[in-house]
Amino acid sequence: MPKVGMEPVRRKALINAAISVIGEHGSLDVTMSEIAGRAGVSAALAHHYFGAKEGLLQETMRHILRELGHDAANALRGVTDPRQRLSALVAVNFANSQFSTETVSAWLAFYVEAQRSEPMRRLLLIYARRLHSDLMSGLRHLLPLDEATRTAEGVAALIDGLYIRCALRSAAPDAASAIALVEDYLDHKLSGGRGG
Amino acid sequence: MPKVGMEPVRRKALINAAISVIGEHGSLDVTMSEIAGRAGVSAALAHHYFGAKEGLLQETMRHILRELGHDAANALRGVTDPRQRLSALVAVNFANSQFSTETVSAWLAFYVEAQRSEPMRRLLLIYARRLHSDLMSGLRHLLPLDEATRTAEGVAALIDGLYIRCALRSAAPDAASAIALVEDYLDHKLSGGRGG
Amino acid sequence: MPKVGMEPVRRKALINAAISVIGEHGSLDVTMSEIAGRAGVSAALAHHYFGAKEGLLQETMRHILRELGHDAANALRGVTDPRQRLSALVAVNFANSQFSTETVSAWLAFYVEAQRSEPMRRLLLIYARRLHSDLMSGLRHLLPLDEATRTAEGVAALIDGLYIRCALRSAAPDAASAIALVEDYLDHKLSGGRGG
Amino acid sequence: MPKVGMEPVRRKALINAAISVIGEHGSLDVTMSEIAGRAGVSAALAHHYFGAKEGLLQETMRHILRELGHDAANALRGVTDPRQRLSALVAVNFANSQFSTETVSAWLAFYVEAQRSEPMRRLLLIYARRLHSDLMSGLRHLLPLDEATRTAEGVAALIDGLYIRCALRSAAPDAASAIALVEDYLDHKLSGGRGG
DNA sequence: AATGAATGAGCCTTCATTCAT
DNA sequence: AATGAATGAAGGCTCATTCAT
Repeated sequence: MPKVGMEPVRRKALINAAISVIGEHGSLDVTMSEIAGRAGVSAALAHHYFGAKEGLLQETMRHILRELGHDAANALRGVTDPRQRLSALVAVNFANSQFSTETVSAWLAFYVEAQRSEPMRRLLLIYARRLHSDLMSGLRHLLPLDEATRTAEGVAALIDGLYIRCALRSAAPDAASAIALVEDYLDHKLSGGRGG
Repeated sequence: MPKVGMEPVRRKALINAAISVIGEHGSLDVTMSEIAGRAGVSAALAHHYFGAKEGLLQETMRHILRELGHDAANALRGVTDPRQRLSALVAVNFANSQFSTETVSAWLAFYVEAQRSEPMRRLLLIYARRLHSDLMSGLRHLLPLDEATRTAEGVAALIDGLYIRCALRSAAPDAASAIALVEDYLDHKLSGGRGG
Repeated sequence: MPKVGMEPVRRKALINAAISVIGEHGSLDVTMSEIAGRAGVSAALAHHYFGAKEGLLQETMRHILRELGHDAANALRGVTDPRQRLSALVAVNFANSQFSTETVSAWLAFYVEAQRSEPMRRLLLIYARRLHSDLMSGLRHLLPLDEATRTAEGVAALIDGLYIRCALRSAAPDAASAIALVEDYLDHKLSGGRGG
Repeated sequence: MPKVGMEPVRRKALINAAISVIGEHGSLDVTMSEIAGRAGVSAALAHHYFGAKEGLLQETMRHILRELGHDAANALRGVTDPRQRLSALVAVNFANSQFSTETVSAWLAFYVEAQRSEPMRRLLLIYARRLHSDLMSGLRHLLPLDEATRTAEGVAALIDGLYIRCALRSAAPDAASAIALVEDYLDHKLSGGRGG
């Protein structure tokens, strides 16, 4: 029973279904039929709204990144203390909504796809740049510029690394210890502790 | 004209071809035909030797990990100073043979596959455990046990994170700065620098 | 805001759109959506008015033939001299409106369809019979009956052949030389030139 | 039960099947499955040998034209009298093997396709040029050059026109009267009969 | 009068896999 | 030892068509 104005509803449903299916499979090697079925519509409709599988996947990635962006913006809103901004960012990245087995799986799958698909790569680069600039918004007030840059890179790599390793475990990801690890890294860098 | 004793030759050729093709594609979504063609044999022969695609891919992963294992063992051989063992390990992981765009791509692809394939996951876990124990062989003499464990996890995550981020860049991976980042992390942790 | 009395307007628009789209594509392998889009309406409306794709295509063919019929009738109106009637008919068939790349393409496409669709075949037969009788209206006064019949067949074949060959050229069809060729044929036949 | 050396056998079988199926359908709108089925093989095999549907269709067209070319060459072999060469050519074009309902249907279908597919157009142009030059090989000794050229065009158009009209009839094509018509045209042109 | 929503059916194409040689 | 031959299964995509609004 067709109703008008269904487009946004279907698009959202299909994107959510895509995240879900991709998360379960742990890869983008999923069928349009399965995604559409999960969303309760026909595969043809998915093509109708997204043109092709690639379109749906890109929109899905875009959605995930947009969500993460919003979460980060919310977490930073009103937080002026540089150190607290850093903690807020770390916390957001390991919040339950992002650091679930499913999302992490989807995340990884998109990383792989980015190596083949230019649009995907561009999406991921945008995310990476925003994370970097968000981190710098705190670090630049706490460290000399070049040191701040290096630290931002370290934190970003640490986060990604913890994500990727989480995907290996069968157990649910442990956000708390992941956060502790990154915070510990930050503490060391900010305490001026002299290393090598 | 078939020759006897070709089996090991063909197996190696096919595995190398697989690494090459997977690295170029940036994913395991490659065809048996392409791999076989790269190895200069028919797809049927690949099946003959590996039973199925999955078998070839697993053998390929096993091969990559074994190589990495050998490299690490060689690097550690005769190095007794704990701090130097750590540096040797870090250096090995970012050696040219491992930290090329192609290998990193293949690596990532296998990570993704590990989420679906139990045998793949097992292979990656073995690698992760060995890296951990290698790191601990140095860290346990420099830090209290629990702190050493956390540091090992941090280093491992950092390495994986740097790998994954390298896959995003179009430029060739910069081993030197990657090593510097990890060394810096180690220095901080080992200097007893008080963080939070 | 739907208006009353739109039916004939829509039908005409859709038929014109069909001719245009078919002509561009050079075949009947066009989609209802494209035709409807060209006409500025939805595909559903095209179905509403024509029942199915086949209906629209038949109506389109009918329209083309009717136009050609009217053109011929107009051209013959008031022309009583048999020879001049023949020239008028030839001229009409290669008039700009009929002998354009687009129309010729559509024409050919319908010819092909006629081999599968009985209604299409019937439409084309009606056209063929009218052309024959029109030709005979001139020829019967200039030649013995059986010779007139053969000549009519020759002229008709010549016209169709020139159409079909025009479709192969990339250049715009050359009406003048096509007309000259047919006229030359008629001249020879009518001059009593002894052949075999 | 696979045997070696089947490729040429299968290719021929598939091309013959394509002609047959296209002839029956009267258009190129046939499925690979149907063609393959008619040839007694799977659709996958057709793709294996021809790459894609387009490849099979082009090879099929090429085959038809090559056959026609051979027939013409054979018919002309040893015939030196210009007028007899013309008759031989006309006869070949309406020989049973070419002027059957099926072949004519396929022929027409390819004509239509030529308007969309550049390779197809090229194939048809080659055929058209050869027919022209064959005709000229006779006509140039019987008529002034420009008149010979026009006559060649007329004959070619007449042949194509008779083909296309044959496709409309339900009855089997009447080669005899088609030949008579073209011969009559030639006789008139060659007798120097003054027309207009 | 008109359309967006929705789908089923069907086609092309790919690919891992098997088999006889 | 090695391969060409062959296929089944599956997926992406298109499109005519229907339906409720």
